[in-house]
Parts: sequence; structure tokens; C-alpha cells
Amino acid sequence: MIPVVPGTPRKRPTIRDVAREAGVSYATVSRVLNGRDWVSPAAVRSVREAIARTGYTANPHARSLATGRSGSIAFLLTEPQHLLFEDPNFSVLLRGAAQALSDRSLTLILMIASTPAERSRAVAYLSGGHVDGVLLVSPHSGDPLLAQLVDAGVPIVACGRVLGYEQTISSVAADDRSGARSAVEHLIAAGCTRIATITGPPDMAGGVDRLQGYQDALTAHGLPLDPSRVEHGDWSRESGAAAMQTLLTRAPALDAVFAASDAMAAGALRVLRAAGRDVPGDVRVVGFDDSGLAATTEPPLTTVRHPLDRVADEMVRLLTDVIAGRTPLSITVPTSLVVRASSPAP
Amino acid sequence: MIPVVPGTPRKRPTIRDVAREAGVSYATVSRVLNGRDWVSPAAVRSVREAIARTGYTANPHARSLATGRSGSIAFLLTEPQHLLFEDPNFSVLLRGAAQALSDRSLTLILMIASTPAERSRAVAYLSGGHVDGVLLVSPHSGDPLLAQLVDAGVPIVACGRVLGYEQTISSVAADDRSGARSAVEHLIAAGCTRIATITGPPDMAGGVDRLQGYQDALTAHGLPLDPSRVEHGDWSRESGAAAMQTLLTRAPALDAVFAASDAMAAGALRVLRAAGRDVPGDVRVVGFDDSGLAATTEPPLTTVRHPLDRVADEMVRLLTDVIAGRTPLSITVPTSLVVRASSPAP
DNA sequence: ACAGGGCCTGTGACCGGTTACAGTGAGCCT
DNA sequence: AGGCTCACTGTAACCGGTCACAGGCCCTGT
Repeated sequence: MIPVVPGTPRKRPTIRDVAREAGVSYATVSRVLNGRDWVSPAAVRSVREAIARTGYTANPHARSLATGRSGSIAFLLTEPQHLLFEDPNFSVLLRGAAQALSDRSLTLILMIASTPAERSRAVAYLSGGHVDGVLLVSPHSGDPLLAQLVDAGVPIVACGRVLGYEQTISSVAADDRSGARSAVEHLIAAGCTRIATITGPPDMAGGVDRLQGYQDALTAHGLPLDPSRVEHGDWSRESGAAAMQTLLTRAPALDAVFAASDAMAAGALRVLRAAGRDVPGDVRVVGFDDSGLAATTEPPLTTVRHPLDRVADEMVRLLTDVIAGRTPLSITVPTSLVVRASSPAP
Repeated sequence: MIPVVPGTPRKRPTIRDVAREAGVSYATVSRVLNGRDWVSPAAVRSVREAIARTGYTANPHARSLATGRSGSIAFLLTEPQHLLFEDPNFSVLLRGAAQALSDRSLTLILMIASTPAERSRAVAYLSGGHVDGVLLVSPHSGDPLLAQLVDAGVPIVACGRVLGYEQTISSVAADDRSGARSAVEHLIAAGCTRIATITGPPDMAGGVDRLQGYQDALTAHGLPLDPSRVEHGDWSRESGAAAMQTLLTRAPALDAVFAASDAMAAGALRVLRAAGRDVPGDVRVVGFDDSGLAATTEPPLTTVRHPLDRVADEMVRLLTDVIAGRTPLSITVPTSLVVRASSPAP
């Protein structure tokens, strides 16, 4: 291929080298490379051959400079790291995004912005033109980072609706409300009447919507809404355990728990068993997400399947749309109930 | 800040805008930006102010084009995805690398190259000048991808020694051999004499070295090396379970198992319990890595702590060295035994 | 015969930085 | 006074692409 003089730092061929080699102008080479305009078959062939002979690949920075596009997308994490990395959901989403981006010849830049210093660095980086767009993993509506990015005009797609930014930021969410409703209706169908819930943070759409679905189900079946049966967590196992602790003292008569995440459900399971309640005998438990966790808890969790691979794919699709200038859009992917031993079919 | 005419696409200020604003030449602005050469305090001040006034940030692509550096590093996964994403070790390493890179103002590009198509795309991308270097996560020595990257002159640092490339590719590894040895010596001290091992793939240094450490311990204490007590796995839980199955039929008298990863140890635990062996009563089990898994198995695993956060940090340090032109170097970080219930202290 | 259009190609002006080089003036020494 | 260094600054030439624009050539229609 390229004759390498030993000891000499190997110099990459440029578009002009290829042009000289092919006996055409460098503009023609560029045309062949990008499939633009009309180029004669003969020229195409000789350029192709010259490229093969020289081992030419385009310099990505020069291209980015000229086109104004970088070909990379940031995958932005704003949560304290442990929450995200311990969460199998997160892995699925990351893998899905990497896949979807790679399919479109885009690359994934991973950014972690949990400390204040990291956050301001992230804003500078993201609004500095390094990336074409941002995939936002777990948006809290009040986050100033959001406002700064929106202000800088960076294309964003969030995982989950962003409260207060519905018209500005595209998002992809599970059908949280109806998923939660079907989970709770499953419990009602099994004869439960004193159903508690451990829901997510009130500043995240997922938390709000899943709580709403819980309430929908209760009212639709004439059951009372008892605020002492509602607790908030931060999606983590620990917060689920803590919430369950509180619920047990505040509403000891509960006969079912709907947790807005599998991790919180797992925490709840542990506390219930420690308190001597049999699952599902005394208390039925349903989670949300159908993460890797759900099948391995004891007993395995009945849960609402949240198709995160699908979500990741849609996020990337939407982001390329936003970059192309289309208006923001929020879309929803359907969920489905997965029945396991923690709340078997009635 | 920047006066934005509504409806006009906002144009970012360039270095020449700043120069005009500050009343100096653009070379001076560049000098202030990079802290090069001598610049008068007065000029520095007026440039600083002009930057603040215009909200200028340098165009990264122009900078990369001029300097030949991209400021980004690839984090390359070559294993089938599920192996890596299910593995808590992987998360720790990724988080550590992201942190270490961010501290040096470098960005992390995540590349997954498991299918053949992805692999060739990855090679083209990585040798195409998009990144300054590569962090290689789980190198198999025969992998053609390795040869191609080395051939293209891409700076690489691997996690774990790369067999056959010791002189070419820098690497950071745990002290696998002595870690394994101390684990097995812990079992010997507890009175075990028929110790089996589930080790890693023979084309990975971690597998080879941990097996070597196991053998070191046995010979040092005058115990026989019985090949029927050795099985290979691929680090995963499933492979650990399968290996344990085989060991139980082939060497049913075993009284301890040293597994080269926590995941394999967890698989082994499950099979042992299913076979009616009490752990640690009948069989003691020791793992390797001290991953998140180890503390949550039943019983919790005694294991060798593998400080992956530290490894990630050293990998990044080494990579910057390699990029700067220093010769390849393999370094080792120490391990330590963490004693839990699966093999309590004698 | 010549105007006009469809193909195809080359020139040159960008994109927005970095940096080699030349130069300027002030201060100091001999 | 002349030469020299030192501290600083500006000009211009890159880096390696993209793309608007201006032709050139050949074929067709009148």
C-alpha cells in the first residue's frame, strides 16, 4: 500500500495527492467522495483506483471545518454516577444508542456531568460546536443545564418528557401512564384493594406519569386515593427500601405495592420479607421497566416492560430530525405487562 | 451578550472578531488562548475582555485541523456486547476512564465493535485520525483488529497485558498472578487440599496469569496439579455455571473452587447449591474482581479486589504518555484479598 | 452556421484556527 | 552612536477539506 520509509513519520495522503495520482482536480475527487454533481464514469474509476492505491481516507477535522458538522452526538448523564451505572436500564439505553448512532455513521461521545465543575464544562463543550446534538438521559425539569443548552440552540432529545419543555425539547418516553395503570389494574384484578405505590421524583415526567396511571386505575375501579399509601423514591434500590419502610409504618394494612422502577421494587421486596410479609401471599409487588434485575429477584418480579432499546433507537431518529431542522416532537412507545411470581395472574 | 437578531441563524464569533474587538491581531488572540509566547499584560487584558464580551469559544474543528489533535480518545469494546454491559466491572472501568479523561480535558468516544461490520468500521474510524488514542478493554491476543490498529500506528493502551504484543502495546493490569496465588493460599490455609479452578480464556493474559497464580500456590505448598480440576470459562456467570457442572462430574471430591471472576464464581455458587453442596461448609469458593456482584451473592463472596478505578486512571495516564511519544510500558496495580462468607478466615 | 443546453471539470475562495518568520521599538552596553 | 538583545506584535502560509462559479466540449435544433 503506502510505501513507508522506516523512521519517517508516515504522512497521510490528502485529497490533492489522490487528485494528482488520478490525473484530475481535487474538486473532482471531492465530488466522487460525496457523490455530488455529475462526474464521468472514467473519472470516477480513476479516482476510486487512486484512493485504493494511496490508502486515502478523508481528514475528519478538515471535513468538519468545511461542513460545520462533527458527526458526533453526546450521550449526557447528569445524575450522580452511581445511580446510572448501577442501573441495568442505563446499560440497555447506552447500548441501544451506540448501536443506532453507529448505524447512521455517527459516533457517541459519553459525557458525565454530575459535579458542578463537570456540569459547567459540559455546557461549554456541548454549546461549543463539538457535537451535533445531545441525547439527554435523565432530565430533571428544573435543571439549569437544560436551560443553558436550550439557550445555546443545541439540538436535544431527552429520554422521558421534560416537564416545562414539552414544546422545546423532543423526547421519547414509555407510555408511562397507561403502563402504570395496567400494572395496578392487574393488582386490582387479583383482588387487592389497599394498594400502595412507590413512585419517582416529582420533577421527572416518569415519576409524575406513573403516579397518575396508578391513580387512574384506582379511581376507575372505585377505590379511594389514600395519600398515606404514596411514597417518592429516586428510582434506586435503596430509596425503594426506605420508602417501603415508611409505607409499612404508615399504612401497615397494604396488600400490594406498585413500584415505579424494578430497582425500587427490589428494595421493597427485601424490606417486606425482612418484615415477615410473604410475597405474593400477603403482599403482591409489581415493578416497572423489566430490567435485568426483574427476573433475578426473589421472587421474580411482575413488571411493566419498558422497551429501552426501542426508546434509544427512536431518540436517535428524532435527534437527526431535530438537527435537520424539524420542529420538536414528543413520542411515546408502548409498554406491556410481564407477569412473574411476585404477583402471579389471578 | 451576543446581540441576536431574531430569525437570523446565530453566527458564532471567530478569532478575528475577537481580534477586531480587542484591537489586536488574531495571532495575538491565539497566543492568549494558548498561553504561548510573550504577550503584553495590556493585550492579554483587552483580549480577555473581548472574549467575555463576544462570548467567543474556539471552533474545535479548526483547531484540530491546525494542530492535528482531536482531543478525543476511543473506549473500544470488542467483546460481544452482553458480556461487557452485564458486567459491573465494565461500568467501573468506563466510569473511571470517563473521569480520568475529563480531568485532562479529553473526551471519551464509545465504540462497540462486536459484529464483523462494526469491527471494520471501527478500524477505519480509529485509524482515520478521528481520535488521538484508544483504550482497549478486553484484548484477545489473536484479534486481527489489534494488528490493524498497531499497523496504523494508533496509540493504544489495553486493560490487561496483550499476549504477543507486550513490547508494542502499553497495558495496565491487576497483579493477577500474585492475586490469584494469595486467594488460593487463603484456601490452603483453611485446610483445603482438593482445590479446583475456573479460569479465563487462554488467549487473555488475565486468564493465563490467574491460572498461573493458582498453580504457584499449589506447588509452593506441595499440593499436586490435577488437570481435571481446571476448567476454562469466558468470565460470564453462565460459563462459570457450566464449568462448575463439569468440575463436579469430573472431580466430585473437590473441597474448594477458585474462580477467576466474580461472575463465574456466582455461577459456580448456584450450581454447587443446586447440587446440594454447602458453601462454605462442603466447598469454599473464592472469586476475583470484587465487583458489585460479590457482596450480594448468597453467601457473599470472598474475592480478590481488582481496583478498576485505579486501572482506568493509569490507562489514561499511560495513553497520554504514548501519544506524547514515549515507548510502550506495561504496568501492574496491586490486588488484595477481601474475605467474606463464601470462604471465611480459617 | 451558430445558439443553447447538458455534462463534466478546474479554479479559487472559503471554513477558523496555529505557527514560522519578519519586524518594531525600547533599553542597555561598549 | 551603533549594535544587540528582549519583549512584543503582525503578516502570511499553512492544515485539508467543501462548494459556488465559470468555463469547455459536444450534441442538437433551427
